[in-house]
Amino acid sequence: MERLNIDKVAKLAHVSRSVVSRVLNNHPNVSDEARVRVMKVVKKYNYRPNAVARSLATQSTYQIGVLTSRIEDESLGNGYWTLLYLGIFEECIRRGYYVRLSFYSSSMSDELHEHLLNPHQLDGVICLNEEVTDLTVETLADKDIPIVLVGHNPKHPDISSVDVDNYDGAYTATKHLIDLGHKQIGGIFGDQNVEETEHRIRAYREALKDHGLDVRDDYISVGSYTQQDGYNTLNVWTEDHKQMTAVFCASDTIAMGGMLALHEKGVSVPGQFSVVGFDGLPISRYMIPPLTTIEQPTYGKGERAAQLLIDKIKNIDEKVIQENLKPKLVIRKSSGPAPA
Amino acid sequence: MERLNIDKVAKLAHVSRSVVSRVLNNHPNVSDEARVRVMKVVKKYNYRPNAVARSLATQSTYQIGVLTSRIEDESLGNGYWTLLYLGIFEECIRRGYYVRLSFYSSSMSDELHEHLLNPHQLDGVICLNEEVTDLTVETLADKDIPIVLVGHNPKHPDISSVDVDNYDGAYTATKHLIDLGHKQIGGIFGDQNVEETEHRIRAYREALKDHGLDVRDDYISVGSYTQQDGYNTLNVWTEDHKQMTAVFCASDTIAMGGMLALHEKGVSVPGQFSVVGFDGLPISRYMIPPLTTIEQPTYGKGERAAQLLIDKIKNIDEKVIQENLKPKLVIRKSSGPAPA
DNA sequence: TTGTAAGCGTTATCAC
DNA sequence: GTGATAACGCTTACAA
Repeated sequence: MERLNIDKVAKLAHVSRSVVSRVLNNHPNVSDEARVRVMKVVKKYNYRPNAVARSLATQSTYQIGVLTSRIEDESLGNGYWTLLYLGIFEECIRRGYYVRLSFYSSSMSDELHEHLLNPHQLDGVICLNEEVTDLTVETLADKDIPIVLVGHNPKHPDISSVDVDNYDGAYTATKHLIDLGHKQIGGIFGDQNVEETEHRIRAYREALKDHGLDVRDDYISVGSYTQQDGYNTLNVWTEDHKQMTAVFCASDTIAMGGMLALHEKGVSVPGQFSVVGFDGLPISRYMIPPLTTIEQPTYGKGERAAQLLIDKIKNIDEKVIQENLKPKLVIRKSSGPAPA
Repeated sequence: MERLNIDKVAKLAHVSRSVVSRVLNNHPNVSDEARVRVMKVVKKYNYRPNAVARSLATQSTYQIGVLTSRIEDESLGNGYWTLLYLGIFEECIRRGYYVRLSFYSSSMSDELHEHLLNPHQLDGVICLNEEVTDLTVETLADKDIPIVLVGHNPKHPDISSVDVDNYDGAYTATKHLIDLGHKQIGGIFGDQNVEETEHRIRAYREALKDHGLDVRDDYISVGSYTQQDGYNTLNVWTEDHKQMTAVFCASDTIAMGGMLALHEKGVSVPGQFSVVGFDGLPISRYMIPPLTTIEQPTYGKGERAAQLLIDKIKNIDEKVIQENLKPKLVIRKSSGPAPA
């Protein structure tokens, strides 16, 4: 089966290459007769236009890049990224775009990083986290390639972004514990210096304050979104803060590590200690005990980011949109009434 | 900053476009003098050749496709895919290839599926699972695009593939339980009709037989690689098979679900019942109790698959290679001596 | 409605 | 060692 090109199709259909092109791109001004002849040939030989050549001619590749940073295995392994990417991917495919997923690591040369973001090949870029945003914005400066962020970034007020409502989620989680009668509630948070973390911490504090509870700085830990971090933190706290009866974890992974520490110390969950997570990862349902958590629309975040990006690429929407998706409290078995 | 092209660079460096092209592609037959002049301009204006145009001219895109099937959220969420993809990605980047990750779902039209595999844009394809292999091979027939599989497929003996040594892993896992004194050992397996599953089941049976233990068909379950499956199976078995004291799970996710069922029934692990998983997912370390498992080189599988593919693309290696990577038993807390 | 021809930015062939 | 020139396969004015 020899490879066809537009000229051969044109010849077989007894028309010029322009007619073929018009048919394939659904342009008007093509007689029905010609259209039928062309489509017949296309079908018969299963002809598919060469996307590379098309890209060269149109200066657009219908390909978008997704960039995230390559963090430790443990964080990669939690399933969050897969779901987020899936949302992006499926929205893109629906609208005719391909997706290229790249991991950036700080050990990577600038050269390589620019290579990943080669603007000749990308119609737009989605940045999945803070670490990668600045680099990308800088690399793509003056190249007018649309960018959309997952997670708002106050440093870039001119870029559209999607996020879960972090304040709402953290407030709800904390309030859930307060409602259960807990008075000494810790908070374990992830990435430092990120708006997301700020909002979650603020919500945690304000929930406590709004309900007349003390806010203690030594009940707050900011580390990383890993099981290891939750594990270490609760290992220490179970020794140092005997009064504490509950903890809000800013990710399900933190909660998972925390519950292991509790288990090893013989502290029963939720009997003696309650744990609430954040993310609603698929695995959270199968933790021991199943985790009460703030479920965020991870897939939906990806989907919406892709929508915003493609709209921008197609100039459907010019304005900057920074959107918050609502999270939802899912009560399972890791949270219960404060011990008497 | 206006966009440069090769002609403008040529003009600025006072050479012809051919010289620029040669310099950029490290061809011989360029005077040092010319090379220096060109590189100066390239550096100064930060010129990067248009990869799309290059692809059109060379008929190769330096882009490879990775295809996997879109399975239930729960399976996606376990971190296996991310690690596998990361291995592929990093090897590709090292060797100058881009990677496009696509999820195939059976609800997808053939049209769309072919779109994803558009041979004009892909120098090669890696298939991450059985479901997707046949489709891909068929779609790419006669297009002579190299394919590499993760997971051997006896239906395609002419395609190179990488896998973990499933027999070895399952045998080791089962033997570990036997060595601990267990006599009634169940086996919960994943995908049906896959070589991987066959080998794991065979290893499980032979380990039992080799050590003089009975092999019972009702101690074997073949379902899917999900927590749900492990949960359901052990829920039933704890009722129906009171003698059983251990189970080998063909994935860490199955084990995770199984341990939850055990927990809910009040069966202590490893006191009354031992569990061994397979995969060595990052999360397995934080399960309650931390899971004894067969750690497979997930990242390494991806890396090796990419190596094989790129070698094939570059015609470095013509022959079919079907490789097995060695798994490793990691003993943690979910397995212990058989109860007396 | 259709066809011609220029252009997209490279690489590769072949004289010089 | 260098520089025209012809591909590569498509889109898109513009002319017919």
